[in-house]
Amino acid sequence: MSSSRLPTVTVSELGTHVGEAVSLRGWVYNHRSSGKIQFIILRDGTGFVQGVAAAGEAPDEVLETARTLTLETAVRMDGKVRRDSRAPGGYEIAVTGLEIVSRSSDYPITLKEHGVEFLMDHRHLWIRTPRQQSLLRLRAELVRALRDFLDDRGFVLVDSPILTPAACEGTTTLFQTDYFGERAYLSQSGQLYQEAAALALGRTYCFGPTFRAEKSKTRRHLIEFWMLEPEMAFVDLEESMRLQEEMVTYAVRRLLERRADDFKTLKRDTSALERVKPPFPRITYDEAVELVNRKGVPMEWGEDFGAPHETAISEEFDLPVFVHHYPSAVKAFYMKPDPDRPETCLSADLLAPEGYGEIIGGGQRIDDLETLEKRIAEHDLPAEAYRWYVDLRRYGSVPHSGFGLGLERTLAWVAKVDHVRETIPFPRLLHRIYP
RNA sequence: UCCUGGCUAGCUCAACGGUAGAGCAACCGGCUGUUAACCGGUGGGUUACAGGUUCGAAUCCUGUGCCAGGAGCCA
Repeated sequence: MSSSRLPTVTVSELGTHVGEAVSLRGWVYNHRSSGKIQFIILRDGTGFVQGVAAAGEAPDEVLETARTLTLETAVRMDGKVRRDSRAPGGYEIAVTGLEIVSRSSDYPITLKEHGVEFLMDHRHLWIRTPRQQSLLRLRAELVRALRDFLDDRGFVLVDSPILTPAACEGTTTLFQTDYFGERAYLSQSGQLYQEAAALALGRTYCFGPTFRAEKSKTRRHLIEFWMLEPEMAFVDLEESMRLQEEMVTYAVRRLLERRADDFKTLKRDTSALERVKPPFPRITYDEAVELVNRKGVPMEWGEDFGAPHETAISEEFDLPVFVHHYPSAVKAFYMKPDPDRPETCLSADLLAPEGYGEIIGGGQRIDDLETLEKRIAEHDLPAEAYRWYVDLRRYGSVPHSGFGLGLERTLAWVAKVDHVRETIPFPRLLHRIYP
């Protein structure tokens, strides 16, 4: 890639090169011809820019080469940068040189509309479109913001294993694999290991993929999804909730500040996001049950919320809302019972606005040895596999809390996309593992 | 696993018991400011698959497969 002697720049840098001759590298997003004038929309990953090749202006060999362009042909395009209000993006290139790096023919994804199945079968190409690029950039920035928030507050990244010897929570279905003749499972949560980490380092977190072999098939479900799981020693439920609302607020701010263009591409009205700031509304499970019954989505005390209940609750607020003090029976075995009301536990879920469902689940953990052993027995969990976990209550146990944030659901809410499959590069869905 | 809807050209769809079509894409031609450009032309089909009803089935019936979004479960 050294045929041009002009400085190579990216589309995102064009604003600082107005009037200069530059060289761009990228792919043809679209090509239009009006006979003696041709327009080449080039994309390079940082943005889109229009190249113009007009008869009498551009060299004849450029006009010849441009005539043969097809969608997604890779090119090097040289030319002078100029401002032009007619051009998408505000700048255009008066093309003086055009070199084919590699031709593309019969590119499947045209500029017309496509169906879900077709796009999912071509996910490896779908991610080249502006909307999908924006979502991937937002995802990357969201991860960076969440990690910066925790790193800045003394949290240590401690990676939990992905291959595990036993169910973490013992409830959901796990993917089983062979570990040199032993049974092993793909992790459904890194939390238990974070509890060990937090008792070593104080405040820790893990961030990685988790796997649920459930036959869930809705716009909120992925088989493989990414979860951020902080865990904190000497921290109770209340303090954990405060950290959660600060973290979510920080992340939303960062996206608004740094990725405004992507929200524009997605046509996301950001006014709802501007309002996000602590404190988030909090209601108890008891209040939530009363609320949904009043709203005509009936349920009994003691049941867990279904998706319609979560939507009914979140509709009442224009911020994410905490629902806390769930009945112990609907939560994981390690949730600490409320000393004042032992049939409920010190747990809290954060429900996103606009019907996106639960984006955080968390709580204070059982720190008492006898209670934990009793719970493990009640849940018919294999005691041997949890021996190390129980050990944590044997050697210097302290009150501790943590939570798990689902990255894709959080992004689906922030970006306001209607299905989590667009918030992860290559989604693993029920009966879909290609590409 | 269950419920509901769908499957017709490369893509998005129409035709709803009587000769399978359109737009886009591809190919050929035209156009000096296009914005998913536009205009003219050409090629393109085992109507998901297997049976059945009928003089005649893309269309009606049965079964199978696949896709979608919802339930349950969850982040």
